[in-house]
Amino acid sequence: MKQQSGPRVILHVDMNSFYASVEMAFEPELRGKPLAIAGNVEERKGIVVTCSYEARARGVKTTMPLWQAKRHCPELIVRKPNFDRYRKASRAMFDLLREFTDLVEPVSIDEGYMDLTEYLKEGNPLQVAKTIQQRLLEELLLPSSIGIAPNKFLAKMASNMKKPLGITVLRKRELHETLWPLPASEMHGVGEKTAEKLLTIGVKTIKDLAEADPISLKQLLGINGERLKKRANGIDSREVNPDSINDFKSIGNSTTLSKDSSDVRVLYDTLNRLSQSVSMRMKRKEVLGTKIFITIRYSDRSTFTRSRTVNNPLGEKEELYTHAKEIFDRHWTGEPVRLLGVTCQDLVPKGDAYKQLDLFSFQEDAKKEPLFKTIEDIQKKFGESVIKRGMKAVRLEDDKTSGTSFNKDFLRE
DNA sequence: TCTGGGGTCCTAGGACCC
DNA sequence: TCTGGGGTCCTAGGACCC
Repeated sequence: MKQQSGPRVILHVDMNSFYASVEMAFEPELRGKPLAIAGNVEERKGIVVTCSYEARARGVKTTMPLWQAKRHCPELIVRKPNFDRYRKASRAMFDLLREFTDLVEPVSIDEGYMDLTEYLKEGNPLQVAKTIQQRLLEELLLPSSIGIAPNKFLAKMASNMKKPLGITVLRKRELHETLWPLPASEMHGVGEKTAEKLLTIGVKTIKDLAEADPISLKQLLGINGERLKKRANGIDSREVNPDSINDFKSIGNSTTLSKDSSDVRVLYDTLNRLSQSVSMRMKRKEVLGTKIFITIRYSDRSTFTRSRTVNNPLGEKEELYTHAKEIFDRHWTGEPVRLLGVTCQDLVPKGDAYKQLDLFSFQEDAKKEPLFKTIEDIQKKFGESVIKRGMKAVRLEDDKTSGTSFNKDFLRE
């Protein structure tokens, strides 16, 4: 862990109505018009994912069903999402940010943090933010809002304060007049449920939260309560981590059926297609996983997830489908299904998975002569993180062999 | 005739081991 | 014969975000 020294300068760059702006960048005739990006109405996916500010001005909002949006704005132009375009634009955007510093942490396709502390030394943060914003607009035709603050949380809150094309500086000593008057529900990390809970202890504004009694806060929200209180007081020590994008934890796909179905052929076929696309994405990222989840949502929108842990990491479509289908068979109530999902979790790089096999295969040899006498020997050979996974791999062969006893066998203790 | 799809993190109970 | 507490894994579910 790097030592923090002195105040940091953190930027949060947030693209304005990203999908809609990208479409406008690609198709100039869309500019200045009310535009919504939405799925297919016929397939019940006609939900506004993003919309231009012209559409917002007429009352169109994100997640609004399309028919409702059109009632607000009959001349609304609707486009289906074009993810290739968005990914391309996103890459260009982050490349531009990285011209200023390597310390760029993407948090989603259209927003990211920058740590400009080193880059700035002498410079003026506001000036740099203006340059960034202007270049994003001129070179990529994409509008953004930027927050400048001493930490991630405040930068995030700041970027949200002026949209579109705003730049907001949030200084710690000014929090009582900038941040505190806002309703607690405006805080990043406070959603509907948390806001409701907070009201029960009389917390309405961020100021209330900042001053709330720690004990009741912890009772109400667990460790999240402590964290929110800290944030409300402008405290957040998370570093900008450019690599966080690479340690993703799960890969999944889900889909809402064009109509609710209890036809097993339809449902199996859907699971099969989902398994296929999850497997493809896993291969592209060169990972395998040991937990398979399925999601079932019924007509009344009640949603269940069911999972299974397997001993050796997998990623082939057939493997995923076999497990997904078995889990589904075991848990499906037979009622009509609205949505199905397949997700793989506990991902390991393919390279590590091979190592597991190596460790596994050494077991045979170990019976003749111990290859490793101590944990340290194994760690030297495979790295610290591999030990646990190696034990798991052995469990695969004999379900009754626990990790611990394997360890003893292996080490001939 | 409403409410998509991609994720992350946290909690909580039971099993199991030491 | 009875007892405790800590730690980890597994599963399910909730909340939140973009």
